[in-house]
Amino acid sequence: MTITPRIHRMTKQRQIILDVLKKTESHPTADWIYEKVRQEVPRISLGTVYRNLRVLKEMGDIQELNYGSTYSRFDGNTKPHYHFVCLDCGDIMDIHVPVYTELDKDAAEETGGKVEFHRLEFYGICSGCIQ
Amino acid sequence: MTITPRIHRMTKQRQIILDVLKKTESHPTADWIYEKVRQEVPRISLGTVYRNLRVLKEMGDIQELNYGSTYSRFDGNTKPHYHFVCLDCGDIMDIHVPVYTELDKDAAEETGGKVEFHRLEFYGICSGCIQ
DNA sequence: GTACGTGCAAATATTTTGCAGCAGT
DNA sequence: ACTGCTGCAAAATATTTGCACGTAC
Repeated sequence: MTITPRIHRMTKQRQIILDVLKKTESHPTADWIYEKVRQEVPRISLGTVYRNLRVLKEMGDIQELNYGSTYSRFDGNTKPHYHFVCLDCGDIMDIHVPVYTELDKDAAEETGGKVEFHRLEFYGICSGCIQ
Repeated sequence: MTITPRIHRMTKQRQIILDVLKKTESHPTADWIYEKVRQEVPRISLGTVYRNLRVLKEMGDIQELNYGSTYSRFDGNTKPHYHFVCLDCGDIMDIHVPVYTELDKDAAEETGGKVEFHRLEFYGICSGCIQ
Protein backbone atom coordinates (compact mmCIF):
# COMPACT_ATOMS: atom_id res chain seq x y z
CA MET A 1 0.00 0.00 0.00
CA THR A 2 2.48 2.64 -1.20
CA ILE A 3 1.43 6.12 -2.16
CA THR A 4 1.62 6.59 -5.94
CA PRO A 5 2.91 10.07 -6.64
CA ARG A 6 0.81 12.33 -8.84
CA ILE A 7 1.94 12.25 -12.48
CA HIS A 8 1.99 15.58 -14.27
CA ARG A 9 1.15 15.79 -17.94
CA MET A 10 2.62 18.46 -20.16
CA THR A 11 -0.41 19.98 -21.83
CA LYS A 12 -0.37 22.72 -24.43
CA GLN A 13 -1.64 25.22 -21.84
CA ARG A 14 0.98 24.28 -19.25
CA GLN A 15 3.78 24.47 -21.80
CA ILE A 16 2.74 27.90 -23.03
CA ILE A 17 2.41 29.28 -19.50
CA LEU A 18 5.91 28.03 -18.71
CA ASP A 19 7.28 29.47 -21.96
CA VAL A 20 5.73 32.87 -21.26
CA LEU A 21 7.36 32.92 -17.81
CA LYS A 22 10.74 31.77 -19.06
CA LYS A 23 10.73 34.39 -21.78
CA THR A 24 9.83 37.49 -19.78
CA GLU A 25 12.23 39.63 -17.77
CA SER A 26 9.40 41.00 -15.63
CA HIS A 27 7.73 39.30 -12.69
CA PRO A 28 4.16 39.16 -13.95
CA THR A 29 0.87 38.63 -12.14
CA ALA A 30 -1.47 35.71 -12.86
CA ASP A 31 -3.73 38.04 -14.80
CA TRP A 32 -0.90 39.35 -17.00
CA ILE A 33 0.08 35.76 -17.78
CA TYR A 34 -3.56 34.95 -18.55
CA GLU A 35 -3.81 37.81 -21.06
CA LYS A 36 -0.52 36.82 -22.67
CA VAL A 37 -1.41 33.13 -22.99
CA ARG A 38 -4.83 34.05 -24.33
CA GLN A 39 -3.14 35.33 -27.47
CA GLU A 40 -2.22 31.74 -28.26
CA VAL A 41 -5.04 29.85 -26.53
CA PRO A 42 -8.03 32.19 -26.68
CA ARG A 43 -10.38 29.91 -24.74
CA ILE A 44 -8.04 29.29 -21.79
CA SER A 45 -9.57 30.15 -18.44
CA LEU A 46 -8.03 32.05 -15.55
CA GLY A 47 -8.66 29.01 -13.36
CA THR A 48 -6.43 26.92 -15.60
CA VAL A 49 -3.70 29.53 -15.36
CA TYR A 50 -3.85 29.44 -11.54
CA ARG A 51 -3.93 25.64 -11.44
CA ASN A 52 -0.89 25.42 -13.70
CA LEU A 53 1.03 28.07 -11.81
CA ARG A 54 0.53 25.98 -8.67
CA VAL A 55 1.70 22.77 -10.37
CA LEU A 56 4.72 24.43 -12.00
CA LYS A 57 5.67 25.84 -8.63
CA GLU A 58 5.33 22.42 -6.98
CA MET A 59 7.54 20.95 -9.70
CA GLY A 60 10.12 23.63 -8.99
CA ASP A 61 9.94 25.15 -12.48
CA ILE A 62 8.83 28.58 -11.31
CA GLN A 63 8.82 30.69 -8.15
CA GLU A 64 5.96 32.58 -6.53
CA LEU A 65 6.66 36.05 -5.14
CA ASN A 66 4.31 37.94 -2.89
CA TYR A 67 6.11 41.01 -1.72
CA GLY A 68 4.39 44.17 -0.65
CA SER A 69 1.04 43.57 -2.30
CA THR A 70 -2.18 41.63 -2.09
CA TYR A 71 -1.50 39.59 -5.21
CA SER A 72 1.26 37.24 -6.27
CA ARG A 73 3.85 37.64 -8.96
CA PHE A 74 5.64 34.78 -10.64
CA ASP A 75 9.25 34.27 -11.64
CA GLY A 76 10.46 31.83 -14.28
CA ASN A 77 14.04 32.16 -13.05
CA THR A 78 14.57 29.34 -10.55
CA LYS A 79 18.28 29.97 -9.97
CA PRO A 80 18.73 31.49 -6.49
CA HIS A 81 18.77 35.27 -6.77
CA TYR A 82 17.58 38.34 -4.92
CA HIS A 83 15.06 41.01 -5.81
CA PHE A 84 14.77 44.77 -5.73
CA VAL A 85 11.29 46.25 -5.21
CA CYS A 86 10.74 49.89 -6.18
CA LEU A 87 8.60 51.64 -3.58
CA ASP A 88 7.60 54.23 -6.19
CA CYS A 89 6.64 52.37 -9.38
CA GLY A 90 6.20 48.94 -7.76
CA ASP A 91 8.47 47.23 -10.25
CA ILE A 92 10.42 44.13 -9.19
CA MET A 93 13.84 43.44 -10.68
CA ASP A 94 16.44 40.74 -10.34
CA ILE A 95 19.63 41.61 -8.51
CA HIS A 96 22.90 40.11 -9.60
CA VAL A 97 24.83 39.85 -6.36
CA PRO A 98 26.23 36.59 -5.01
CA VAL A 99 23.86 34.52 -2.88
CA TYR A 100 25.08 34.17 0.71
CA THR A 101 24.26 30.57 1.56
CA GLU A 102 26.28 30.81 4.78
CA LEU A 103 23.45 32.89 6.23
CA ASP A 104 21.34 29.74 6.43
CA LYS A 105 23.78 28.16 8.86
CA ASP A 106 23.55 31.07 11.30
CA ALA A 107 19.77 31.08 11.14
CA ALA A 108 19.56 27.31 11.69
CA GLU A 109 21.83 27.59 14.70
CA GLU A 110 19.77 30.41 16.14
CA THR A 111 16.39 28.71 15.79
CA GLY A 112 17.31 25.06 16.22
CA GLY A 113 15.40 24.33 13.03
CA LYS A 114 16.42 23.24 9.54
CA VAL A 115 16.79 25.99 6.93
CA GLU A 116 16.06 25.04 3.32
CA PHE A 117 16.61 28.41 1.66
CA HIS A 118 16.21 32.13 2.22
CA ARG A 119 14.74 35.06 0.40
CA LEU A 120 16.14 38.55 0.33
CA GLU A 121 14.49 41.62 -1.10
CA PHE A 122 15.76 45.16 -1.18
CA TYR A 123 13.26 47.99 -1.07
CA GLY A 124 13.96 51.49 -2.37
CA ILE A 125 13.69 53.76 -5.38
CA CYS A 126 14.85 52.36 -8.71
CA SER A 127 17.16 54.27 -11.04
CA GLY A 128 14.27 55.06 -13.37
CA CYS A 129 12.24 56.73 -10.60
CA ILE A 130 15.10 58.73 -9.04
CA GLN A 131 15.62 61.16 -11.97
CA MET B 1 -1.23 76.53 -1.35
CA THR B 2 0.77 74.03 0.76
CA ILE B 3 -0.41 70.50 1.36
CA THR B 4 -1.60 70.11 4.95
CA PRO B 5 -0.51 66.69 6.15
CA ARG B 6 -3.15 64.39 7.53
CA ILE B 7 -3.33 64.50 11.31
CA HIS B 8 -3.81 61.16 13.03
CA ARG B 9 -5.91 60.92 16.19
CA MET B 10 -5.28 58.27 18.78
CA THR B 11 -8.67 56.69 19.24
CA LYS B 12 -9.50 53.94 21.70
CA GLN B 13 -9.68 51.43 18.84
CA ARG B 14 -6.32 52.43 17.35
CA GLN B 15 -4.62 52.31 20.74
CA ILE B 16 -5.94 48.85 21.55
CA ILE B 17 -4.92 47.47 18.15
CA LEU B 18 -1.42 48.83 18.69
CA ASP B 19 -1.29 47.43 22.22
CA VAL B 20 -2.36 43.97 21.03
CA LEU B 21 0.40 43.98 18.42
CA LYS B 22 3.05 45.23 20.81
CA LYS B 23 2.15 42.60 23.37
CA THR B 24 2.12 39.48 21.21
CA GLU B 25 5.15 37.40 20.21
CA SER B 26 3.33 35.97 17.22
CA HIS B 27 2.78 37.62 13.86
CA PRO B 28 -1.00 37.68 13.72
CA THR B 29 -3.41 38.11 10.83
CA ALA B 30 -5.91 40.96 10.64
CA ASP B 31 -8.66 38.56 11.64
CA TRP B 32 -6.81 37.32 14.71
CA ILE B 33 -6.28 40.95 15.78
CA TYR B 34 -9.96 41.63 15.15
CA GLU B 35 -11.03 38.76 17.43
CA LYS B 36 -8.57 39.85 20.11
CA VAL B 37 -9.62 43.52 20.06
CA ARG B 38 -13.28 42.49 20.06
CA GLN B 39 -12.81 41.26 23.63
CA GLU B 40 -12.33 44.87 24.67
CA VAL B 41 -14.39 46.67 22.00
CA PRO B 42 -17.16 44.25 21.06
CA ARG B 43 -18.70 46.48 18.39
CA ILE B 44 -15.48 47.17 16.47
CA SER B 45 -15.64 46.26 12.80
CA LEU B 46 -13.10 44.40 10.69
CA GLY B 47 -13.00 47.44 8.39
CA THR B 48 -11.79 49.58 11.28
CA VAL B 49 -9.07 47.06 12.06
CA TYR B 50 -7.83 47.15 8.46
CA ARG B 51 -7.99 50.95 8.31
CA ASN B 52 -6.00 51.26 11.52
CA LEU B 53 -3.44 48.68 10.47
CA ARG B 54 -2.82 50.75 7.36
CA VAL B 55 -2.46 53.99 9.34
CA LEU B 56 -0.19 52.41 11.96
CA LYS B 57 1.97 51.03 9.17
CA GLU B 58 2.16 54.45 7.50
CA MET B 59 3.19 55.97 10.83
CA GLY B 60 5.92 53.35 11.14
CA ASP B 61 4.51 51.83 14.33
CA ILE B 62 4.02 48.37 12.87
CA GLN B 63 5.23 46.25 9.95
CA GLU B 64 3.22 44.31 7.41
CA LEU B 65 4.48 40.86 6.39
CA ASN B 66 3.15 38.92 3.45
CA TYR B 67 5.33 35.90 3.01
CA GLY B 68 4.21 32.70 1.42
CA SER B 69 0.46 33.19 1.73
CA THR B 70 -2.50 35.07 0.38
CA TYR B 71 -3.05 37.09 3.53
CA SER B 72 -0.94 39.54 5.50
CA ARG B 73 0.50 39.20 8.95
CA PHE B 74 1.46 42.11 11.17
CA ASP B 75 4.44 42.70 13.39
CA GLY B 76 4.56 45.16 16.28
CA ASN B 77 8.34 44.92 16.42
CA THR B 78 9.68 47.75 14.26
CA LYS B 79 13.35 47.22 15.05
CA PRO B 80 15.10 45.70 12.01
CA HIS B 81 15.13 41.93 12.31
CA TYR B 82 14.77 38.83 10.17
CA HIS B 83 12.15 36.08 10.10
CA PHE B 84 12.00 32.33 9.94
CA VAL B 85 8.98 30.78 8.22
CA CYS B 86 8.20 27.12 8.95
CA LEU B 87 7.17 25.33 5.75
CA ASP B 88 5.36 22.71 7.83
CA CYS B 89 3.29 24.54 10.45
CA GLY B 90 3.37 27.97 8.77
CA ASP B 91 4.56 29.71 11.91
CA ILE B 92 6.68 32.86 11.60
CA MET B 93 9.32 33.62 14.23
CA ASP B 94 11.81 36.37 14.81
CA ILE B 95 15.45 35.57 14.27
CA HIS B 96 18.08 37.15 16.43
CA VAL B 97 21.06 37.47 14.12
CA PRO B 98 22.75 40.81 13.37
CA VAL B 99 21.27 42.83 10.52
CA TYR B 100 23.69 43.22 7.62
CA THR B 101 23.14 46.80 6.50
CA GLU B 102 26.18 46.61 4.21
CA LEU B 103 24.11 44.46 1.86
CA ASP B 104 22.14 47.57 0.91
CA LYS B 105 25.28 49.22 -0.50
CA ASP B 106 25.99 46.31 -2.83
CA ALA B 107 22.42 46.20 -4.04
CA ALA B 108 22.33 49.98 -4.65
CA GLU B 109 25.54 49.76 -6.65
CA GLU B 110 24.23 46.88 -8.70
CA THR B 111 20.91 48.51 -9.61
CA GLY B 112 21.82 52.19 -9.70
CA GLY B 113 18.85 52.84 -7.41
CA LYS B 114 18.54 53.95 -3.80
CA VAL B 115 18.00 51.20 -1.22
CA GLU B 116 15.99 52.11 1.87
CA PHE B 117 15.97 48.73 3.63
CA HIS B 118 15.92 45.02 2.98
CA ARG B 119 13.96 42.04 4.15
CA LEU B 120 15.33 38.60 4.73
CA GLU B 121 13.34 35.48 5.51
CA PHE B 122 14.56 31.97 6.05
CA TYR B 123 12.35 29.06 5.05
CA GLY B 124 12.61 25.60 6.55
CA ILE B 125 11.32 23.31 9.26
CA CYS B 126 11.16 24.72 12.78
CA SER B 127 12.51 22.85 15.79
CA GLY B 128 9.00 21.99 16.93
CA CYS B 129 8.15 20.29 13.62
CA ILE B 130 11.44 18.37 13.19
CA GLN B 131 10.95 15.84 16.01
C1' DG C 1 -16.54 73.25 15.65
C1' DT C 2 -13.81 70.71 12.38
C1' DA C 3 -12.53 66.84 10.06
C1' DC C 4 -10.78 62.41 11.15
C1' DG C 5 -12.59 57.93 12.73
C1' DT C 6 -16.24 54.41 13.33
C1' DG C 7 -19.76 50.68 12.47
C1' DC C 8 -22.27 48.62 9.08
C1' DA C 9 -22.93 46.53 4.86
C1' DA C 10 -21.96 46.24 0.19
C1' DA C 11 -18.35 46.10 -3.19
C1' DT C 12 -13.65 44.67 -4.98
C1' DA C 13 -9.98 41.90 -5.96
C1' DT C 14 -7.68 37.68 -6.07
C1' DT C 15 -7.65 32.87 -5.94
C1' DT C 16 -9.95 28.36 -5.51
C1' DT C 17 -13.16 24.75 -6.69
C1' DG C 18 -17.21 21.48 -8.47
C1' DC C 19 -18.43 19.48 -12.49
C1' DA C 20 -18.92 17.30 -16.98
C1' DG C 21 -16.45 16.59 -20.97
C1' DC C 22 -11.52 16.51 -23.17
C1' DA C 23 -6.87 14.81 -23.91
C1' DG C 24 -1.95 13.18 -22.72
C1' DT C 25 0.44 9.03 -21.89
C1' DA D 1 -8.34 3.04 -21.03
C1' DC D 2 -7.01 5.51 -17.27
C1' DT D 3 -6.66 9.56 -14.91
C1' DG D 4 -5.10 14.05 -15.09
C1' DC D 5 -6.53 18.50 -17.24
C1' DT D 6 -9.72 21.96 -19.20
C1' DG D 7 -13.38 25.61 -19.60
C1' DC D 8 -17.04 27.49 -17.31
C1' DA D 9 -19.21 29.49 -13.62
C1' DA D 10 -19.93 29.85 -8.90
C1' DA D 11 -17.78 30.10 -4.42
C1' DA D 12 -14.40 31.27 -1.10
C1' DT D 13 -11.03 34.48 0.85
C1' DA D 14 -9.06 38.70 1.98
C1' DT D 15 -9.34 43.52 1.82
C1' DT D 16 -11.43 48.02 0.65
C1' DT D 17 -14.94 51.54 0.57
C1' DG D 18 -19.46 54.67 0.71
C1' DC D 19 -22.18 56.60 3.99
C1' DA D 20 -24.21 58.74 8.05
C1' DC D 21 -23.13 59.30 12.68
C1' DG D 22 -19.64 59.71 16.48
C1' DT D 23 -15.60 61.67 18.82
C1' DA D 24 -10.64 63.42 19.54
C1' DC D 25 -8.46 67.55 19.38
